[in-house]
Amino acid sequence: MSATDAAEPAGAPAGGAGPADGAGGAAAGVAASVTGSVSPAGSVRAATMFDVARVAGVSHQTVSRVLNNLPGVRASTRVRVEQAMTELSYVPSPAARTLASRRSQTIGLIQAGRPDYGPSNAALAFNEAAHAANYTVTQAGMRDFDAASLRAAVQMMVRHNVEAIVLISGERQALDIIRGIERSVPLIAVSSEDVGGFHRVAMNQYEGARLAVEYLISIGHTDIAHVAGPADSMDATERVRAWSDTLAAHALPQRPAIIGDWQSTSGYAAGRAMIGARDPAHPLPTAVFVGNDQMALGVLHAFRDAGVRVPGEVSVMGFDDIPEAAHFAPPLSTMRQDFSGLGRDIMAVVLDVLVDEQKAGDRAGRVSEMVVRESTAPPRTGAARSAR
Amino acid sequence: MSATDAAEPAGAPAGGAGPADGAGGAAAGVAASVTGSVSPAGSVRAATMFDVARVAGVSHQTVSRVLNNLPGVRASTRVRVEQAMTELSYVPSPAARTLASRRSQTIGLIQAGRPDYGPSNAALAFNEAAHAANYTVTQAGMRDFDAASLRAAVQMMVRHNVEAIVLISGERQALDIIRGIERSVPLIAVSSEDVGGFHRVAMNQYEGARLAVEYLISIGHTDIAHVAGPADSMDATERVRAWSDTLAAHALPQRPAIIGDWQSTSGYAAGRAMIGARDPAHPLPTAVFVGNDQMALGVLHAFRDAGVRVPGEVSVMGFDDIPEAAHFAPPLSTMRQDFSGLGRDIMAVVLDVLVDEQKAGDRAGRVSEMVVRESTAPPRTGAARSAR
DNA sequence: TCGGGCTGTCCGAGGGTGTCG
DNA sequence: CCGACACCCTCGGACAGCCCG
Repeated sequence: MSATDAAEPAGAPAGGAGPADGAGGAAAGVAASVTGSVSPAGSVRAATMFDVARVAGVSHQTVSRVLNNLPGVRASTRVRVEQAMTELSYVPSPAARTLASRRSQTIGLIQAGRPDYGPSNAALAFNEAAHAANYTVTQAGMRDFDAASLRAAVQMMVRHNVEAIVLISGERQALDIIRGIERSVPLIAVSSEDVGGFHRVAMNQYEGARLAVEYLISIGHTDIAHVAGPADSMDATERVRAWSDTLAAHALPQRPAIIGDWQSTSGYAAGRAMIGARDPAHPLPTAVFVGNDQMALGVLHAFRDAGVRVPGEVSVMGFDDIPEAAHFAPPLSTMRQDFSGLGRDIMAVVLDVLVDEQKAGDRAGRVSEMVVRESTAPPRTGAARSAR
Repeated sequence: MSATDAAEPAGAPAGGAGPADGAGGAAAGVAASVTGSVSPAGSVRAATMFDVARVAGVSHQTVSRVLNNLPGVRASTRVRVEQAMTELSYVPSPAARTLASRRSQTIGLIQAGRPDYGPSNAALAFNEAAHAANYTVTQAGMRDFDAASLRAAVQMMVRHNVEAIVLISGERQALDIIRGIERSVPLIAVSSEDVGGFHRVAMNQYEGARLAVEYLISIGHTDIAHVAGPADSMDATERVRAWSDTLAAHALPQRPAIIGDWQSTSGYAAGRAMIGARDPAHPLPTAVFVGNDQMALGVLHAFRDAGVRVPGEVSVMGFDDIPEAAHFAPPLSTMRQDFSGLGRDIMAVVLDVLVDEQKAGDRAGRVSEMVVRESTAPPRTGAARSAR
């Protein structure tokens, strides 16, 4: 489909580098000039409301009314204007519209932190949804966020008259900073914590983590460790809470969670720490619930290095289900999160907010789905274990 | 003389708050509202050029001259104006500026394809570099790109007066489509192929791949297979070419490359295919050069499933050095690519282009750096091999 | 007295959006 | 219903006046 009509009137006749060969300038060209007026200089100027008005035989305000779907335009007139717009392939100027109305049909997207699988996919889906809803998105991404950068980004967006600012970042700190910045536009943030001051979109981290731990318990584990994401991550906090609560609900003992930074290397360190602490009195746990798949990979690596068999001696459960997880050694059991859905949810909330800021609700529904692969299994019985 | 009395006769507060009105009452009032004027309604209106002019005791043109760094402004005046701008924290209105000058200080970024590690990091670094250079970036991301979506994105950007369009996508097809779209702004694309019609930024894929294969040969391999990225990927094509050329340069035999889609699962399929095709007449290769780390993970998985030891029986080399690669089983030898550097390169080219479209050169310098870990080793000798 | 460097006034754009009549 | 008019905010060209050497 896409390939076929790629042939477009080959641009730049001058400067000489069109689609070199193949493209074959075939295409019936044309269409180019129908689009706008040609100034004496030869450059095409996009059609304006006035051009449309002239062609339709009305005033430019009427064109404006048609454009904004305002009442007070006879149907027949409306049609004439619409035809004129089509004929001239008229498109309103965003700059002029923004200047006059202070509305920009633009959403500001701030992405703070590493471009990991989750955030990247959510941002992409959000982007697609925004464009589908006819919004433009101006983006400010920053790996390291500090108050100054965040403030600069917000101010830049505000002066661009964005209609809403979306924050995709799991870091509590980024959210706190942005919440604190004086701004005149609504803020929609991905946040697992409901601290107020913004519109919230989230996945149900608590429930997802609970399901994971319940599963491990259901297959017989009673000593379940946890490798958590960074303390500043709201998602990590929720998962820790769910892990802890669930163990408590089953009256199971719990070890202190080991804190990582979402990266594999920290998972490796966590794995080594568990192994290093091992002694007759403190055996390895029989299962480890890891905060994300990347860290789980590191844990797997540490165990492999130490000759700890997974899931033979220890079961490992991840979180996220990144595409690679199915190919870890062993293939990782994990909780799948629908990041694309999250991205679409974000835009849905934005749209709600733009209609009525008061009535807009949050969206925190999506629950992860369990994917059982080969890194989890029932624990060996005491007998079998010592018989090793 | 202080700026305060520069003012024009205080106009009646009646007429609303346009630059047209007297803007009187300045005297003491100025200091009060440092940030902007307060309209009768109470909402703060951002300061305009006229406000700055009044405070600095000059005309708005002079402010404009200072703003645009035009000559013909006495140094002392310039300073006064700048102080006034600071005092009012004046920031020019992007919309008005764009409307009047047709320049927007905005770069359009089109990202086509999956948000993988490489593109995501390059895009992030580009974004940071753009903001550092005081440019705004409006983004259009699309997982699946077809001519229509791409065209829509370009048109949207053009009508927003972006000063350049950046395309981050390894897909030849996306590039071809965009090249073909009539547009009035320069296009800067990440592309490993120099087909003309746009400004090019790239990493030296050929050289990186050549180094990888040379390395395998240097440690004794003579039967080196290749698992390539999709045919539509320019990077993949370059790597295939380098692999093939290098084998030829050493007069080594070569197998047909197996095509994947960059994802682990396709790597797994490729691995199985190699194993399945094995028979006494067609033994496994002693080394596999894989197009990226994700697919290498899949290959490792397939080999593990089949009991093929890595690097004992087959060495595996990846490409990219994603953060997880160090934790694969075994830790993967690979070629590290500096995606952040690529992102910065993109912005550098954009800046060059904006200064002088003709003189701007391409940037295709960066070569990957080899990272040897545990998935590669010299092949076992024939004797040792059969002795297994 | 004259030539130049700074600045100010005076518009016309730029492409729309409101309100009023 | 629909047209007039004012306004959003900035750019930039035309032109004149001022100060200074």
